[in-house]
This record gives sequence, C-alpha cells and structure tokens, in this order.
Amino acid sequence: MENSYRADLLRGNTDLMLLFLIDQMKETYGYEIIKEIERRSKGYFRFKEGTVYPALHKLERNGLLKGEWKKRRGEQERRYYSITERGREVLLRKLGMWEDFSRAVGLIFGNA
Amino acid sequence: MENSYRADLLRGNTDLMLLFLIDQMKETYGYEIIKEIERRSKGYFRFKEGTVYPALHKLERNGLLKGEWKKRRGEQERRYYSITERGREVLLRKLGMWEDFSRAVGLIFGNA
DNA sequence: TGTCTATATATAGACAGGCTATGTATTTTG
DNA sequence: CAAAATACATAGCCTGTCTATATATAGACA
Repeated sequence: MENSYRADLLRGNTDLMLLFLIDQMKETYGYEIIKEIERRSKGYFRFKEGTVYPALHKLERNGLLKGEWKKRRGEQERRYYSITERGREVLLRKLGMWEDFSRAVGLIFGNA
Repeated sequence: MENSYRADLLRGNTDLMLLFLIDQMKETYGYEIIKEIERRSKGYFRFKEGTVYPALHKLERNGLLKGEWKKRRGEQERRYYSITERGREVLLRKLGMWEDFSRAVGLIFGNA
C-alpha cells in the first residue's frame, strides 16, 4: 500500500531531474548523476541503477540527450551525456508542468 | 514521451487526494469527488472514472475507507465513503511524504 | 420520438516507468 | 584477501492510470 509510494511519486520526475542536472552540469555521466542527486537532496533521493541507466538510454534514443563514451586509460570507461536542443525544450516544458502540478496539488490541500 | 506526463505525476497522489477530500468532507461519493477536485484545482485536475473508482475500491478493500450504498427513490444509488482511523493515519503519513518529496525536488532545482 | 448531456458507477485490458536482481569489470580500502 | 566503491547494463516484475465500454436514470432540445 505505501511501501513503494516514493517510487510512485518519482514517476515521470526522473526524466525531469536527469535533464535538469545534465543541462546544468553541461556534461556528466550516470553514476555521477546518482551521487549528485543524493548530495543535493541531502540523502532524500537514492536513485537505483535500474532506474537511471534505462532512463538515460531512453532519453538518448529519443534525441533529448547526446551520449559519448570516454575511455580512461586502464579504468572503466564512462558514458558522458549532454543535453540537446530538443532536450532543453522538453526540460523547460516539463519544469513548467511540474510547477503547475504541484501548485494544483496545493490548491486541493487549501494552501494559499 | 510527454503526452502522459500528467498521468505519471498523478501516480500515487490520487490516493492522497482522495483520502484528503473524504476526510475533509466527512462523507462523499466518487462522482462528487471528481467534480470537487476539478473545482478546487480550477480545472487542472480532471480525474477519469477509470482512475477514481478502482482507487476507491482499493482503499476500501484495504480498510482506509468505509463505503455504504445509499438508495435514492427512483434515482441511481450512490456509494458514500468516509475515512477510517487507519485511513487517517495513512493520510497523515502520505501528506508528510508528499511534502518531503516536493521539498527534495526543490533542492535539486536549487529553490531556496 | 429520438438524441444528447449530465449524473453515477463499474471493469477489462493496455501501457509504461521504477525496482529487484543479477551480471561484468576495475580500483581502493580495511 | 575480502569488501566496498566506482561504473555500466538489462530482463522481468509490479502496479497505478487510462481507454474503452457498459449499465441506468433524468432532463433538455428538436
């Protein structure tokens, strides 16, 4: 009933947060995004790999992100992502929709 | 990609809003809840029957709501719901979790 | 008379995103 | 030398929302 409430709340907002961070950080990679979101949210968000990597793949597949493998001598390579023009458009739209949504929820609860 | 973003945002919050309204209105029924949520949110939320009725059934099945058929001479009967003790506990918990969640999202976006 | 809208509820099946679990590989820490 | 951290990947499960359809009545409108 409530165990996975956070997973439900997350739904949809994962894309928004990924796009937001990648836009702001210019270029970053999956693992770093997970840590950065945890850091910024003071430990509230602890994204699962099974959530983030498939989401990044989908965003790239849809042309909202551009990914690039970067070899690092000896170490495991990373896939760095940057946002595309189309990605930035979607980001702005989603940001607005999140604001509208949370404002509407506030109206239900009677928050001035 | 974005068509059903609102449906995603809604996920999880439907229960919260239903419990909140039923608690506040003491006793109400599905159709009225749909209209009241639309009214309060100034048209933002337009809950679908296929969302609300199954959700009410689940909440009752789990003991968070108590439902009761009320016949009205000649007219179609309504199923009136009221919140249970357990429902009120879950409501308070979910309300807090929604606040935590939206605050955490704000942290990601750098909102003071 | 027939059709449409509003009121009021119900449900089967589709859809899709997040999670669990598991796997690979390397480096660092204890 | 084992464990933890870094870094990525994916198959399959779970579940809430939506679409579509169904039933039933009342009132409007033509």
